[in-house]
Amino acid sequence: MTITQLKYVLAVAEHQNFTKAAENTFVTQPTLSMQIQKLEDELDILIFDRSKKPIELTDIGKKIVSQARNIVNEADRMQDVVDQQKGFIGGEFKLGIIPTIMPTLLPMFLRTFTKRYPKVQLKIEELTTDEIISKISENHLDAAIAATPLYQEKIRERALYYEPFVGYIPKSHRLAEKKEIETADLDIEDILLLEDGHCFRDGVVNLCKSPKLHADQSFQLESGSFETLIKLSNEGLGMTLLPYLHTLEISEKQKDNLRYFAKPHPSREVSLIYSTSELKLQIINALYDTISGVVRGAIAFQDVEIISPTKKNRK
Amino acid sequence: MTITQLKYVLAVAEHQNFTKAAENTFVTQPTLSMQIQKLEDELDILIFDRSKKPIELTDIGKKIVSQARNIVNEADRMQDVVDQQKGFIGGEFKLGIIPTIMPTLLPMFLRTFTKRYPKVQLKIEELTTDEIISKISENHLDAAIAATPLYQEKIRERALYYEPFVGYIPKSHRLAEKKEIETADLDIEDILLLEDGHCFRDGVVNLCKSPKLHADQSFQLESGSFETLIKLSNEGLGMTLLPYLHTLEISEKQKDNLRYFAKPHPSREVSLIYSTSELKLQIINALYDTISGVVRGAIAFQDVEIISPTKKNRK
DNA sequence: CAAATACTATCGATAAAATTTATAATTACT
DNA sequence: AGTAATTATAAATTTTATCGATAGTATTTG
Repeated sequence: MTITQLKYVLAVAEHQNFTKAAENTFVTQPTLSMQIQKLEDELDILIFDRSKKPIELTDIGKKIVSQARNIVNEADRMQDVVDQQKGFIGGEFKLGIIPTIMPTLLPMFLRTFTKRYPKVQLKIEELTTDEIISKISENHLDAAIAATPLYQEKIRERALYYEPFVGYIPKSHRLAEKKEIETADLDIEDILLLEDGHCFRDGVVNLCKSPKLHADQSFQLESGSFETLIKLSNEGLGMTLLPYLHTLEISEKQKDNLRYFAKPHPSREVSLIYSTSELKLQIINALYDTISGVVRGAIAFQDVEIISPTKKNRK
Repeated sequence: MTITQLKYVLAVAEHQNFTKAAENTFVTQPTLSMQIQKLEDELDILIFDRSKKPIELTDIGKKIVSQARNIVNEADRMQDVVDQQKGFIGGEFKLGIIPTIMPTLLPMFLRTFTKRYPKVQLKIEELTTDEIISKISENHLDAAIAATPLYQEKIRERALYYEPFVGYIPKSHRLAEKKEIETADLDIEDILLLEDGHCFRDGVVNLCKSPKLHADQSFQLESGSFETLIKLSNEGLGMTLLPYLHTLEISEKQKDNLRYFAKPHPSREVSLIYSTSELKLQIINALYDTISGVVRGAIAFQDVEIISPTKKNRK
């Protein structure tokens, strides 16, 4: 059994086709046929059911493929071990970002980062916090950006910035006349929230230390995007809360509706998180430096109070 | 990079000597030299510092070896995947056993097991419960026998038997006249215990629901073996508690000093434990069947009350 | 201090293997 | 039936792994 054979198996399993797999692995099709046959002989099992079209994995073949993926993944990480030692900044890097951070933060640092570290191939994925936690643990993700703290033993967090919550309060709202708002002003009943599961929503719910918290059925209007919330709010359906960076992008007219909190500003902590195994630490450092540098210009709040995401139902 | 090269690296790292490593891997020494050089060239690093005698790993070499071990371990497990599918019962099997179970249980099932499953190469190690938990998680152990429950999410437990605690009470002791003893009779102050860290000790401490529990300094006489405890007890230093299976092996004269508990018999649960990944399930089943079959004849108590090991300081 | 010892690297030869090109066999599709 | 698509086989070629012999280099020993 060789690592090469295992890679061939993975390629054929992926493409369900020897010819296409051969093209992707840059060898000829007979090479795949023979090497996979050799592996099948050695293990004395059939990995593929060649009678089916397209080709299929046998039952044992599925397990073989799963284990092959483990082996090949571990083998691929050898290069990362070496890169880390050499301080080489390059290679593929998989970054996860939660939905409420992705659209505002990504445009702020992506161009700068790719220019500064051209040898790093960033693969960015929008994921929920739970997906991020499990993917980091299983080494399917090199790092992620999420609201913290997460209280995960095997995940390190490095705070990038503290992003205040800002009230978006339409003219018709009872708080519209106030210049500054306070947490005590908030009534969970008339705040529009993201749909259940977003950690931003969890943060807001934590913010309103209302005893009505458990009356979940009262949240009738929930949306997946802040744009929708703003529109609903304009329709007089209530106020909403936005993350500070998002307020930089709304129209001038809408900015009139923004109301900041009195100090200390309630905020969410946004961090770069990664596995304690700390492979690719160089790239993590590079990302951290780039993002915190870019954000430092955009966010200049002091005196923040951190609202933690809850442990359950976060996105 | 090939799996073979990684195995060579591991061999040289282990023996700190190319020549001996070559003998162990059944190739000639030049083969090792060349293949390891090839790997070093490919990764463009030095794994070994050949100027030191005996040969040493470089800093990066240590990390390479660690990663190589990961890869080779995963590769070795491929055969297990196949064996499991085929229902083949054989191959190497690493079993851990805690010290208070090892000497009595091992002789009871080892002969039967090796006769029934001659193709299984059992490698048995005496380990503390904590060592067992970490080694099972890291796949350095295929299964283990320990006192349960352990409350470990990633470890499965299958109860083998319930082993009652039996009092060993010398003539001079205040309880010597009783035919049956009860937990209420116990005074932690005059019970001889194993040294701190044994989970059997923890079980006994749990048994005596005494408020004096925290006065740890009162346990002055502690030993690592039940034989010593019995001797100390005979010297009039107090009573002690033994696991039932151990009482089958003491002399007739000493058996006079045994006092059983009234029902329900306080007992420890002894289980076969293994990772949830469940590779080598065939062998685990075989072990379970053999041990529970052998023990069924030896232990025939009903009406047991299970005393759990504590989570801290267990062995 | 020189000889012996222990160990690793290098060289050339050889055996083993992986890969390629060419082609046959099989299956699916029209 | 004929064509297209796909996998298997065969023979040739290139590449790689291993070995035996030996050179080089410390380390130890008499």
